Order: sequence, then structure tokens, then C-alpha cells
Amino acid sequence: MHSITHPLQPLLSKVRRIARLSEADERALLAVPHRVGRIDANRYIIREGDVPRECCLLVEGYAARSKLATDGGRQIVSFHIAGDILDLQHLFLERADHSVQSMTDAKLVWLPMVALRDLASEHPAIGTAFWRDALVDASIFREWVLNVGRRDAKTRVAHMLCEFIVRSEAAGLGTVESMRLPFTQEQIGDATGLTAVHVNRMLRELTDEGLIERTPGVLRVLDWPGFKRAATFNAAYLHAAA
Amino acid sequence: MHSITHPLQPLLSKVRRIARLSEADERALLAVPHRVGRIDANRYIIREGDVPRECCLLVEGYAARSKLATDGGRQIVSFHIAGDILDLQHLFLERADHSVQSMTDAKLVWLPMVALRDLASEHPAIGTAFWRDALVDASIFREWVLNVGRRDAKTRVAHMLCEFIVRSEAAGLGTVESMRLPFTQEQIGDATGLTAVHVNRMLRELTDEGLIERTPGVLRVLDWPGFKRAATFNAAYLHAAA
DNA sequence: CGGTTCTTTGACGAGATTCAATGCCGGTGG
DNA sequence: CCACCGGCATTGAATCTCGTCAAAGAACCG
Repeated sequence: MHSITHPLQPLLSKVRRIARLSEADERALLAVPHRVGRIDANRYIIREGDVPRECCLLVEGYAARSKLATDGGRQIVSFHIAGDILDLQHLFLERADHSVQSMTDAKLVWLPMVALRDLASEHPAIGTAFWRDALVDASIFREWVLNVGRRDAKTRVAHMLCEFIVRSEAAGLGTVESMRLPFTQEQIGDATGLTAVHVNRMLRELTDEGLIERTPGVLRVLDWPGFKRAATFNAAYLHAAA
Repeated sequence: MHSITHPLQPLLSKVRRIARLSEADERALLAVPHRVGRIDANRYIIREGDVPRECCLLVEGYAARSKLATDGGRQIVSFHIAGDILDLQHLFLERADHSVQSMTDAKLVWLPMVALRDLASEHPAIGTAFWRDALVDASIFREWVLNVGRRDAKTRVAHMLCEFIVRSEAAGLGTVESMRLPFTQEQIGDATGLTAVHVNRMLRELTDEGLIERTPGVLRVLDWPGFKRAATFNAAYLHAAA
């Protein structure tokens, strides 16, 4: 069992980044039963109303959490990148209160909830890491309430992109100067509470101001300090756990 | 030490509502060191940027979590009522990423974070209750992202009031037919991403439609099914842990 | 290539903000 | 006891941001 190719390696790396683990912790983590899966773009990973029995680790690709309004409108409440645990938010809840969907083709690892709960209680360091991860997600939700509730459209779009870039860069998925951007403008709209048309206009303005450059699927920030300023972006809410 | 007058009784009640505790669990919980405090309305309980060493239980009164935009705008991201634990969101984080303020005169109990972390790890039932409580708060944040991002002003205000009423009623603070409402219209605006002026207009419409009746500090719902419908309110996201 | 999805742009309209003025209520002090 | 004051609620008018509708162009996929 070479840990370098172990399917749970991404989970181990994630937890290691958050907490200091003993040998025993690491062995226990890698011993958790699991199954590997693949999924196409735009499929449900978790569906609102489900009773989740497994917890999902995103190994490759991009995903988004979302909720539906009764009028059919969709609100994305966070996005996720390779290495993220998608389901800690439901670890101790009966029913899923939101959905998670793949935004690209994705590679997943599924782990039994029960096994993760046991792991967390028997290995406090791992338990703490899970806590921290869930709390950082919650902090991101709070920031999104602020983003959607109190910032104007341009700032809002820029802020959402800043967060994406900072988290992606921390995960080694690209650089500020050139980052894969796997969202349609409609999805950016669903994340910012705007229409796709208006997102397009805001991206145009940010482009015209020389802050960013866009080619299909790729975002390049030309002036990172200026872009962060336009976004009123302050990374403190990510608790450096990005 | 009569548990009925014990300062930690509200915490015990809260945890009991969420998880089943053993005798030993309850004894341990009541043995946590703590100090009782009072605070005036509109004071900081937790301040963004602080390194919190104590966790706060709201025993009496009302409080709100909020974040500031750089332009000075304020966004309330959740409100809290008697019995709520205010600080679990920072239990495993270094720095507070948001503030909590009293909205009325309030009675508080302060508990050392370390003691709570130990309590949670040594008493799994209590640990699970804390997890669940934190996850329900996170679920509420997600619903607020949806509320602020995708619902029109009237629905938004109604939804925010519905949540307040359901949670307050569950905590025994009043009934749908008559509930203390300790918010100014400005605060409702800060919670819904609207201006106080527009909140006023929406409340007027809801009143004119015969759904609610308002007297200073008190909200009466005249048509609860109709009001919930106007709010597109579905309590599932509260996970019955209201 | 042909169809589909995504992006882009313009014209128009609706919903929310802003500004401003008035009224109401509770508290305070003469 | 009542006049005054400050905070909050209420309302109207003008303005502006963002949404809606529509059409054309660009990129992607089989």
C-alpha cells in the first residue's frame, strides 16, 4: 500500500494541512473503507432531501453546492475544488438540506459516514481537522451572505472570482496569472445572485479596466492588487485553510 | 446545586434537545467553569478579528451575527435567541471572522473554549450535540445566501420573519399569533440586504394583505399558512433543531 | 459541418435605492 | 405636567441598478 497512490491520499493531505497527525492517526485514516467513483459534469453528487450514508471526497474536478428557490431560481452557496470534502456539512444531520453537483467531469471517493464519525471520535486530531474544515466552510457561507446581500454587482463578481483564485492557487491548481475557470456565466450568476447577462456586463467592465483577461475556460488576472481592491477582498475569512 | 437554578441549565436544556445524555455527561457539563454576565443593547459580544478564548451562551435577550462591508454597509448573517450558543462557530478557529452584537439587554454565560473542547472530546454525546448545533447554524447561513440572493424583497422579509417566529416559538418565547420582535426595520434591512425604507414598504404590503399585524415590538401573524406561502418558507433547513 | 450551448450586446422595463419630509413614540428635564 | 428631543417609522418622488427580452455571434461536440 504505497501512500503515494492510495485513493485516500488527497484526504490525508487535506487533513495534514489542517492538523498534526500521529502515525496511528494516519494509519487509521488510510484504513477507512472507501470506493472510488467517476462522474460526468452537471450530475448530482448529493441531492437535497437525501439521507446521506456516505461522505464524498472530491479528488479531481469541480463541484458546487446549491439550493433551489420555489420559483425555480437556483442559488449556488459555495463551490469546491480537488481535495475538498463535500459532505462534512451533513456528517451529523439526518437529511441533506442542499444539493451538490459536479461542474466538470470529476473523480470522487466515497466513505461511509459512520466510519468517518468513528474515525473523528477515536482520533481527536482528525476530529479537530474535520471540525475546522466544517467551520471554515461555514465562514465562507457567511462571507457569501455578505457578498450577495451588500456588495454591488461588479464587486460581487470580482469577490467570487478572488475567492476561487485564492483557494485554487492554494490547492496548486494554477496561478493568479492563469487559472482554469470551469464556470459558465450563468453559474457565476447563480453564485452571485445575478443574471448571466449582467455577469457578462460586469466581466466586460473588469476586462475593460485592465484588471483581468479572459479566454474560454481560463481567467488571467493582470493586476492582482487592483483586482482584490475592486473585489474588496480580504482572505481572513478563509482562515488560511484554503 | 439545584439544576433548576444552575446558570448552565439553559446549555443543558439545549444539548438535551439535540442529543441523549448520560448522567455522567450531564454532571460533566454542569461542572464546566463559567461566569455570568449582563450586557446592554447594541454592544459587541464578539468582535471580528478577536482571538476568542471564551464561548458565550445567550441566556436571555437577542443577538445578531454580522459582518461589515468595506463601504460601511453591514450584513447580519444570523440572529440568536435565548438558549443559543453564540460561539461554536469559532470553537476551532484562531480568529473571529465576524462580530456578534446584542440587540437587546442580554444575560450571558461565558465558558472557556478549552473546557468546551475537552468536554466535547471526553463526552462524545456532547461533542455530537455541538457538531449538530454548528452544522444547523451553517445550514441557516446557506438558506440566508439563498434568501438574499434569489428572493424578491417581500418574500425575503417574510422568510426572515418566518424563521424568527419558528425558532422563537420552539424556544418558548411566544407564539405565531403574538411574538416579541426586537428588531428595528434597519436591522431587518441589514439581515435581508435591503434598505430600511424598502423593508418598511414590504411590511406595509404584508400588512395590507392581511397576513400580519404590527404594533411596536410585537408581530402578530393573522394568516400563518398564507404568510409561510408568501415567504416560500420550508422549515426543513432548520433540521428541527430550532 | 450542423446543432447546441455559451457569450455578447442593445433596448426597455421593473424593482430597489436615495433623498427628503413628516409623523410618532418614549424619555428627559425644566 | 408638558415641552422638547432623538430615534424610529412612514410616505412620496426621482433616480439608478439590475433584470428581461431579443437577436446575433463564437465556441464546442459529435
